[in-house]
Amino acid sequence: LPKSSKSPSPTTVDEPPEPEPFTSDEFAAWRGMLRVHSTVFRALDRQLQAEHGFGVDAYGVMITLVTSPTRQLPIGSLGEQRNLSPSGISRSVDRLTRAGLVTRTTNPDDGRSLLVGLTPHGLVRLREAQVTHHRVVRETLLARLDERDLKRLGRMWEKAMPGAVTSPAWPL
Amino acid sequence: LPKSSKSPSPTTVDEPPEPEPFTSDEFAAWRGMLRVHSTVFRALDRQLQAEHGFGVDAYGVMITLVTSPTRQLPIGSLGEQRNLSPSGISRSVDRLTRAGLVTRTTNPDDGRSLLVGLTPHGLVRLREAQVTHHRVVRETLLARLDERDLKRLGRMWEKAMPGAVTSPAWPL
DNA sequence: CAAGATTGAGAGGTCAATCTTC
DNA sequence: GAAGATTGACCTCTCAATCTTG
Repeated sequence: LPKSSKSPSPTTVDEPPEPEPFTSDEFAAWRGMLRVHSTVFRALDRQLQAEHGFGVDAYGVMITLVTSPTRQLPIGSLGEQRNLSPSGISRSVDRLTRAGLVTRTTNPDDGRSLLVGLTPHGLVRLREAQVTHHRVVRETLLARLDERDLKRLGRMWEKAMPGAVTSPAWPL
Repeated sequence: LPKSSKSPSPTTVDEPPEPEPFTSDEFAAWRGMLRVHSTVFRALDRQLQAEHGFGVDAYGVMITLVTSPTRQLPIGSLGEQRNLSPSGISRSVDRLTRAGLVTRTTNPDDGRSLLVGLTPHGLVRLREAQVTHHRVVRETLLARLDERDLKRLGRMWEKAMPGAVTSPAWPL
């Protein structure tokens, strides 16, 4: 990601140059996003784990479920929205089930399909965790920008990937 | 992350409301970033793996090394810049060493400290991979924004986390 | 003993193979 | 046989314990 610096090395190394380098604007936009995302995401994961005993992964699954009008989703769709492989979502739901946060019930209409639903306890725990989520993301990112910045960001994401902000059926 | 929707459920469930919800601007800025980052990052990882046989993790370590004027860094600093735990960077360097991309040499001044350096072969492989990196990130993100967007993004990252764009000593 | 680095155990992910239901 | 979901083998990260050097 960074530009290569010509080191005043004594050896005459015949070194390959950086190919098709980013412009400084491209570089700033991309590296900044990587770093800010990494920092905020890790802080969020740590804080959720510390205060509620589950991480961003479990939080993401539950928040996806609560978004559904019926509070339940087929495990396949759930996996797609979380950007997880079939095995990944299967294991994740497994852990959440053991923790009593979600239930898996066979779809009565199709014995192959499984419906994953939030338990009442899961909903309570999720609501508690949302306080942490909002606080951490505000502290580490949102509160440091003004309203105009936020609006611009939202527009840019939507411009870069239509549906990124609005579509409910989207990974993450 | 999404807003809860009041479902017209027949049961009178006494449900906890979403606490301190995000404004719609906050929501768009944050969810958009999560989704765009996830999509671009995964595409990049897959493409690097497919074309060069190593993923974003290995790429990140090598690009961090090449940034250093001497092309080598103490393994500890390297881990911090990559946002990896001591064990994480240790294992990562282990893999890269076996692949012949980096070397680990004991620091002559302090027998406890290890210096990790890019091999000539590693430098060549990195330069090749950079082409993929630039192409994928441009295709999936940068090219969909105009120059003004990019400038604004860079300014916003720097505003949210001073040093995010400029500082070399920073995770990721 | 303190700092730097590695190793063992365990969490959470992927792909390929398998099992079940349509 | 195809679709939906799980399981086995393996990979990579983290934390805690350990080894080594100052």
